[in-house]
Amino acid sequence: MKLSVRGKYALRGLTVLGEAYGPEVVRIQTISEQQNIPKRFLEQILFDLKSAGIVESRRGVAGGYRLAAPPEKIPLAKVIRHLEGALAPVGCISERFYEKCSCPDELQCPLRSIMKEVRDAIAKILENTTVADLVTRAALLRQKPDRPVDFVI
Amino acid sequence: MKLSVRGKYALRGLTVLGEAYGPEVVRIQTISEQQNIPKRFLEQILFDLKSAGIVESRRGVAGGYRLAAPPEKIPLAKVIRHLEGALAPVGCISERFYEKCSCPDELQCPLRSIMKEVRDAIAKILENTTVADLVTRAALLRQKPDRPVDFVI
DNA sequence: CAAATACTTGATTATTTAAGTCGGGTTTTT
DNA sequence: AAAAACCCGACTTAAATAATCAAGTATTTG
Repeated sequence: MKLSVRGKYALRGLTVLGEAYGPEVVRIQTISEQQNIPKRFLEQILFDLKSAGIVESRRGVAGGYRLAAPPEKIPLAKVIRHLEGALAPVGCISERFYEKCSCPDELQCPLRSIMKEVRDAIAKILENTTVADLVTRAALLRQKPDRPVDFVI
Repeated sequence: MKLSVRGKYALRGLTVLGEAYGPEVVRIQTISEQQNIPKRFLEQILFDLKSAGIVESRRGVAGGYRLAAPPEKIPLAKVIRHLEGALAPVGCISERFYEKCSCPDELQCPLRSIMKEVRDAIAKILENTTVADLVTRAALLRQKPDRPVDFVI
């Protein structure tokens, strides 16, 4: 599961929408500026998320986007699956995005068996983490940022 | 961490070498036939693994490849990192393959924080699984194959 | 009602990555 | 000396990524 730039933009956009969750709508431009995302590209991404039923929109001069459900009802796995496809590192273990492998016998493939464990570990986290968690974590980090990696003496 | 076809070929090849581990060497052609991998492509991959010190080779008419260390000393993480780069789903949390992100402040990015958890879960499995485990698991599966996914009534 | 604003939709493009392929070179054995 | 097998770099083709562009449609407000 490698997250593309597109996927990162989507999740960062959803975090902004999660923070502003309510009846009101947020403009693409606002998100774009706040998160440093090319506006035209974000436009495309949000429209895509709308087709997945993750966000909804209002057109016209007071238009914008908002979450289609409360933030705690939107697991990251749902977003990522829609945008990137399988969570699994190899297609031959994905249930939703299965792809045949070239190996002699899938049912006896030891690699497949290991990768299934990896898939399950990834899914466990991403199914249980929601946009609400992104919002919470953002608030925490605002008070107590992650320390940089290179603090080595 | 999406595993490319190249990466899958590598791990499947290493499984064969793991099963044959000993002083003797295995020909590319043998692996290629046994695992249904394009020979020319496998050649390239094994040569690459050699440069990483994971396998060693013997040239000439009785030539071939063998593991450069006992199978239980070769963690899958090492192989995958060499071939595919970061295990992490996003570059901004990788220690070995760090890449800057476009977000306003990495130290306050909630997405980064979640993805670090995913990375750790993946790494935990792949650091602790070795070529020897692939061999063991292959033997097990030979007696008791994974049942197919579509056994639904 | 008109103009401005903001989402809608499809098309286009440039760059990069993936998956192989090709050709010839070098080493070792028989 | 000839055959087998690894060595090594360059090349090719197809697909995916990361955008950008150009109009079009809906909605609000002066």
